[in-house]
Amino acid sequence: MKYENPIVRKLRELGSVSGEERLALESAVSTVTRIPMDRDMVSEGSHPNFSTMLIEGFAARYKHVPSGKRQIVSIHVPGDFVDLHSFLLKRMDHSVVAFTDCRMALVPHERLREITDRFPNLTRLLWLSTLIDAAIHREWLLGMGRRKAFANVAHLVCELYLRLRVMKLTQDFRFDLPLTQQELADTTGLSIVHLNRALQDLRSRHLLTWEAGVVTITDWPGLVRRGEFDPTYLQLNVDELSPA
Amino acid sequence: MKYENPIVRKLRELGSVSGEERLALESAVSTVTRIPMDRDMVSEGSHPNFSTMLIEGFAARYKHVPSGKRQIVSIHVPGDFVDLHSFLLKRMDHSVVAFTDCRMALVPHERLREITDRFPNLTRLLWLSTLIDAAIHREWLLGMGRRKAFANVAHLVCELYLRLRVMKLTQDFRFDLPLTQQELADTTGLSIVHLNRALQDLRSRHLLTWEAGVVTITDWPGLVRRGEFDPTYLQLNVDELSPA
DNA sequence: CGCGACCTTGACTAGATTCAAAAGTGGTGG
DNA sequence: CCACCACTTTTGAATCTAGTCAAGGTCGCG
Repeated sequence: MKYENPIVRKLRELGSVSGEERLALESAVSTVTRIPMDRDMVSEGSHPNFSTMLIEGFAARYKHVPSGKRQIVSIHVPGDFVDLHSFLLKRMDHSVVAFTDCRMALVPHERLREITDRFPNLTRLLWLSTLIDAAIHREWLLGMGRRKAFANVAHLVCELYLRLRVMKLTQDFRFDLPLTQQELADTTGLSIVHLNRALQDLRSRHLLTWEAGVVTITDWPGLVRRGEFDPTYLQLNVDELSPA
Repeated sequence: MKYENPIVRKLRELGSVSGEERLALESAVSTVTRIPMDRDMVSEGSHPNFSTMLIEGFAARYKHVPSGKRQIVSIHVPGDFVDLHSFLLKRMDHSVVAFTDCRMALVPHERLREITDRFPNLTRLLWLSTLIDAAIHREWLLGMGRRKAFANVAHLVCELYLRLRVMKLTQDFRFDLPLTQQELADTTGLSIVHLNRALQDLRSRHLLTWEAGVVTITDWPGLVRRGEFDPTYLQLNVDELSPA
């Protein structure tokens, strides 16, 4: 398949994009840049003048509590708009960190303003992509509030598996997930010790393996059951949901 | 002050609205309707063809876990768009319930489509209002993952106080909050017993009283401290933040 | 008065955190 | 190639936070 601008590709997943709209999107990307692992790409309190689409690598949004504990509020995979909301929100209410070396496309807010002035259809698609982010937030709220640790971890793995599969970043039920257990713990709101034990639960039930940053789901239906996972909130197409 | 359409009022808080835009918004409301207490106004899995703005009363969005436990993911006060996201999301990923008898304005998705086709500025304001919802979700994630029960309860009270004050629904540090402790527990992800004890902690420290559905904050700085509350994420104007 | 809904309390249990230390891993420089 | 270092994962034990179960109390209302 020939090269397709990642932003165009993303929005075409969400709805139809005309030729003219596609051109506008393609010219919106000002730079493609790299960020090294563990570097903050956006800082809480700042007001960036561009938004970022992740092309390669993993990134996360996070906030801190005064005691210094960190909560990750969002994990991003290639193809995700990481901070599209900074286009309209005055100040960042959280930071964004690169989990791995990342390659990303910068879209100046100026360009977004032009696009949203001229292309209502594109505006709705961009808006929709932030609404899906919010739907993921809600599902995480449910998990942290009402699910047990092991279920929430299983749920997260299921979610990441589907999100990566849409981007063709899985082979069968295997995918790279270069996160440390500390990062996982900060995502699920658990201590690292308890997260480790939750993972062991899933491993001992032969639902998955996780070695050297590579996850293999060995029992998808079992993992879905243990994670009480229902993918509706991800708004994926049904044909993307049938087994790989 | 003369009557102002609540949707116009909401968006004018977020940015400027021209005369023509105002007319378009005013004609977008098809019906004002009432919902009795404890009735679901939107159901998970449905695809409504209108969105709802709450004019009077309290409502909440919630999801269930298979065991039947409920997690409230959002509390809404008058002036909030409760399900604006249903305009673009295909299926509701959660339900909406009326905590009290509610009065609300219905806006057909058709009208929203026309508005978003013709008024890019209004589209951005509507989009922004859903982005603030998402910012609140993120703050709740931080609270549920990394804050202690009493801090999270204090934080929620601080948030609701400010959101209600913007709508002029507070007198000094007092406001109606007609929620049961079960509803509070479902919001904070706690059991009702533990929530009750968290409330007692705040009461015994003379930070607030809560009787017959009326909250009085008796020590705002103390409550802010105990809740580790920083209102940045609400995107309110600074002049709205100075003490009442 | 009695009922139902809600709030409060006590006692016990379960889930999760903390602290501490050991074991594994990968990379670097001598 | 190996020794060393930093980082990460794993384990054990003690402790704390929050959940569960059960009962009693309060309040408003028919």
